[in-house]
Amino acid sequence: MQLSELELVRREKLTQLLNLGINPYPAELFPLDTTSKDIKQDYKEGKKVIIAGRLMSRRIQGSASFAELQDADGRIQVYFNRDEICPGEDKTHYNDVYKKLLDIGDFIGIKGELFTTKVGEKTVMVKEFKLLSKALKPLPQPRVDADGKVHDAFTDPEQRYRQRYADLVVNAHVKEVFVKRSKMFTAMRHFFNERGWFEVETPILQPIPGGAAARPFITHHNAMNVELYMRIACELYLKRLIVGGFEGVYEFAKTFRNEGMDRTHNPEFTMMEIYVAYKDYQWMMEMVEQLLEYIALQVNGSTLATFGEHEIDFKAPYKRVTMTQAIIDYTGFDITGKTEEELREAAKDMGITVDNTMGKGKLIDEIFGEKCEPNYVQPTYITDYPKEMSPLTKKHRDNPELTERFELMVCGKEIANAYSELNDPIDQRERFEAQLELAKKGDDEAGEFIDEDFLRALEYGMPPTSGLGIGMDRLIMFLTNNPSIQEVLFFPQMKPEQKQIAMTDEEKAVFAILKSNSPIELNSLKEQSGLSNKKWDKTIKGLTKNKLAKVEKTDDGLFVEEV
RNA sequence: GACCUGGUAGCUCAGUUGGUAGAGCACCUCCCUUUUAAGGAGGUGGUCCUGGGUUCGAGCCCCAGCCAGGUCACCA
Repeated sequence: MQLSELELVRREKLTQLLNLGINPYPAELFPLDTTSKDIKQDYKEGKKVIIAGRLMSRRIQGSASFAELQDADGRIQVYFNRDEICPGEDKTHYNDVYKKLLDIGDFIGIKGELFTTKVGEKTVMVKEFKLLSKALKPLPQPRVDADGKVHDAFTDPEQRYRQRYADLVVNAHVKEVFVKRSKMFTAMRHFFNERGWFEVETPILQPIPGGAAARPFITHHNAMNVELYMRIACELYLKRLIVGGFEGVYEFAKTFRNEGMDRTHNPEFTMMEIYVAYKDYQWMMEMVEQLLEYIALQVNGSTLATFGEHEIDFKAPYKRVTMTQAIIDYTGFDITGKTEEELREAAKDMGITVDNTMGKGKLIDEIFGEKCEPNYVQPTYITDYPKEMSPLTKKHRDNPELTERFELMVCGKEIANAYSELNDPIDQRERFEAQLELAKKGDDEAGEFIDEDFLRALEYGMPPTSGLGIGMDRLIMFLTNNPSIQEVLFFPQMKPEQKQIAMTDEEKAVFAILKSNSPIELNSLKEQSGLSNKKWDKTIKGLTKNKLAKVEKTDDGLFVEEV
């Protein structure tokens, strides 16, 4: 690989360090006893401290220098003084090791004492320092001016996502998003555990991809010689555990869907699913609003969250609107008792594209998605979905056309989906069969499999149960004001980077001619190469750049020479 | 999948009908003992995303492609 000048300089410094007997990658632990944060919080003049971190900036003035050390908690100023570090005659450790051989990005450990500078900055006076790890690549170096304005910010999304490690080092606000993400998981876990529900794990590799309508990733198990699917949901497994006697189970589930990617969809994402026995979806709505209020407080310290132009309040309770009412509110059309044909006509009249594969459920979903969904900015429960689009949901207690289901909308997006779970095994089989029919009709969202084992489990009896799924990535997007899912995933999926070719075929060919005949008159070499003008130009420039050939002008003309 | 925008130094970005590739920061050399984005002086650094084409000559124009971001479509 071609190294930049900056990289070559750092490798040269590495060699010089080794020549001085300094191991740039020492094995032994470094006995740090505090952090940048603790120093600032429990500051005591003259206190002895041992800290470690990355060198992030330096201001050298002769035999004195201020630098910034960054650790997991933030940055602290450190002061290097030649005579403090090198009390004797030998000033090498300051003049050479510190000033010349250290670079921004290097990890160092420091033993020193606290003091405050004339301008009032809490600082560590370095008594001893030790190189802990040399950085061979230069980091991007954003910096903030007196007005708080950032210069040279590391902003290119492609580079930031591909090199998230560099992004995290230099962009504190990016790191903060992931700290909040972690707090969100901790808060949710705490909320559930406190209520006696169990965190469990269910298979990611599944013989039948069930529990949702989505295209799965397919993989192959060699020893069993069977196709397996990466899960699209964990619902059917968690319900088996309710059958088995657990009364509250939940899972933070990495889930995989082989569909399009955009700023709200990554091929792998995290769902939280929870099932609680003897409850219904009404109960679940109360639980969810308490949960989200709690999480918002734990993550942001407030129930209010800003998302783009909106201010969202996660404070319970949330408004509840039936799907039928929502459609009346925004279209004036009442879906109650309408036939498939009537719905299709109504949708057409609203300017929605429809086709014949769409059943009643899908048509209603289209109308709702098109006309209603974007209007719900504050957390709102949309309840009582039509039966056709909810094959795992109990029939509504008051209306057999509907189901006991809700989705929670925030800023026009779904972040949670919950039901009173269908536990009638005969009804469940009929619903699966209806899905199969829809799939045959061409609805590629409908399930193509009947999970016989799941039906067998239901036949043993499942208590009335309410279940909930929350898109964790979506939720943290709202809590951190990020409109892109990639900003809340450490490593969003990207197309692979392409490898660079060391020498092109043309360069190899020209180099071969040159090797057997050097020096050679430029035009003669060009003719022999048989390359077009442009191609020739590229090729010879490539060779000279890589110091494989040299072009020289003499009185006799232009000559190319092998180096 | 369609369209729009972008890809130039380690980072952020300029780059005039098409005429020797630039700036700031970083880096290197020298001077400077408590500084606050930026002390002074000098210097190094480039696959202008890739491949074709037009042209005497392409970072710039044309064609194809790659990657990314955005909008829409699809999808929850």
